[in-house]
Amino acid sequence: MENSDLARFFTEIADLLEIKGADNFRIRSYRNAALSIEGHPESLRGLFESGGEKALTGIHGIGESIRAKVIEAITTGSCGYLEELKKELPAGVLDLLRVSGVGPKKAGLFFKELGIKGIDDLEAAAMAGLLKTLHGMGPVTEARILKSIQTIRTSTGKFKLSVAMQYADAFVTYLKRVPGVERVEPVGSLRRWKETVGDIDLLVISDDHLPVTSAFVAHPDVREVLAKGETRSSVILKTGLQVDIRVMEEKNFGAAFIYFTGSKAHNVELRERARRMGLKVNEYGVFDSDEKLVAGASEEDLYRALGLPLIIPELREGRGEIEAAVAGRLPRVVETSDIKGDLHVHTNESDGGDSLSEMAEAAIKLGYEYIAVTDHSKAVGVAHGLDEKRVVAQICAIEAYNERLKRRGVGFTVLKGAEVDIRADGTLDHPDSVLERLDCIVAAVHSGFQMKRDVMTGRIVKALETGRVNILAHPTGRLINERDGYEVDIEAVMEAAKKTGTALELNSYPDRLDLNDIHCLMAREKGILVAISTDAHSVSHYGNIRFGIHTAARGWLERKDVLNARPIKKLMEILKKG
DNA sequence: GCCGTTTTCGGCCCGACTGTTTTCAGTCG
Repeated sequence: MENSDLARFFTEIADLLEIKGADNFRIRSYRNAALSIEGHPESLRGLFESGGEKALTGIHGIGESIRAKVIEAITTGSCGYLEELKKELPAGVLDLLRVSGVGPKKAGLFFKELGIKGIDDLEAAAMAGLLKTLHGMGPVTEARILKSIQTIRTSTGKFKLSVAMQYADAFVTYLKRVPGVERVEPVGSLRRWKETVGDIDLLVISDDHLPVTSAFVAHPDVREVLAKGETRSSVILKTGLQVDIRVMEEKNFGAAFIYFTGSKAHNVELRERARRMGLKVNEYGVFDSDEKLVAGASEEDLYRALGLPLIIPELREGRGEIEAAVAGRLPRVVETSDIKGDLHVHTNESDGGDSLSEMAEAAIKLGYEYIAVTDHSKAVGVAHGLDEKRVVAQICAIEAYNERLKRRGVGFTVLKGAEVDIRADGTLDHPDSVLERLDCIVAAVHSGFQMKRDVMTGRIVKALETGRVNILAHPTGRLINERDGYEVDIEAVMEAAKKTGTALELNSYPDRLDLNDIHCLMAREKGILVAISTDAHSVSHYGNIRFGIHTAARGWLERKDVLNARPIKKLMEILKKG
């Protein structure tokens, strides 16, 4: 029962209440609670187990009633109130909300009038022409629902950030060529660097919306036009990805930029704050009680009008950033220029594509001070992992290479490292005699993903307790949109990392981003160093560091929290573990 | 159901688009 599970509980309660037609403010409370819990940096289960009910007070959006339900869910694994609601409305009714154009009101109507209990029922009813007989429904809506069901059946769901960015870039270029367009900016979760995005949002600045809208819906990749209005249009591409544009004028740019960047939770908090100050915020600007425009041209203006400093997009998730801004406690998050090197790099000795010198030269060009060459160990056979003999040979090659750099007068160091496999029993895949000769030991799980949670946790903790490991790589093993991470008690792993002076990796590979943003928040709270690494398998992968850096920013990490933001001397001290 | 620079009670974020309506409810972001 982790935070994400609890959040899902309350979202389900809110959805069910909405279908039932309950009080809107009560529904909102459950949604707020879900948002608050999902973004909470500490595990509520962990808090409760160590500090009891008292440890759960003071969390925004969680009052007496919801706190009781949280505790019930933590201790029993279920929630009586949710079960009661589910008795009234079958679980499949919730699925109806996934159909675009179907909200709680229609879902409730369909269930009540036609006994529709799921998407299959809905499809059958639409095909039979039953939906259009209901009040407020017509043939257009019925056809649209059928189409949405098709979309759901064929869609792949959320897109990885790196993939969505490519589509977004193409649209930005396309729209910039439309006459009258002054600028085009990706907004939404893309601008916040969320690891997956459901759709692409673009803000277009132009005084004339007509040519923009016409060009947009006429794009050759468009499969379907969902909406086409004066300021907002929406399409679905042949790939299944949805793209929304908002056309605004320059004078509203700042307000629109903030509004469409979101997140929704952040916007709601901004508007609530404005209300308390006697102001109103919408996508056009900040207005006083006489409806007079107070600010709106730039993001800085708008935040300033609300008595706040600029909050960067990565922090706009409704995770306490506004409170922090008021208190002057906003983090100065880690930036590209802070990164001094890369501590997880492969060469063609294992499964990389480029040689030691090629990887090093490319890193020098990036302005780095160091890289750690961390090829796989022998257990990872598919990756042509190195045995002891080959590691020793590589150590010699690196020493010789460093000598050559020194003679050339280049201030750059290749660290002798390894990505050592953590075997099923928690032992490391290189003998101590080899490990002793390495500067940077990165350890990782590469097999046995199906282990039970406590076994996996014990396996990793045992590896860390050898005292040999400098960095635990891709700590959860997840691959975005492909496989969940292995079952592991990440808090216990973090405690072990803290105790043994081990850093945790934020693997920047766009398929991994592991640690994720929430885990970064947890690491920050616990005072554990994070290594933002690329796991580069060729020189072209170094660029992926940006995904890691922005994910770290989403996790509020500052320069001081990042191991490879340390210059070489300081880094070596830490790697030697005191 | 939550919360407090307007409040322990009485409020609770804002606007665009669509389809089915004769003035607006529902959905979406």
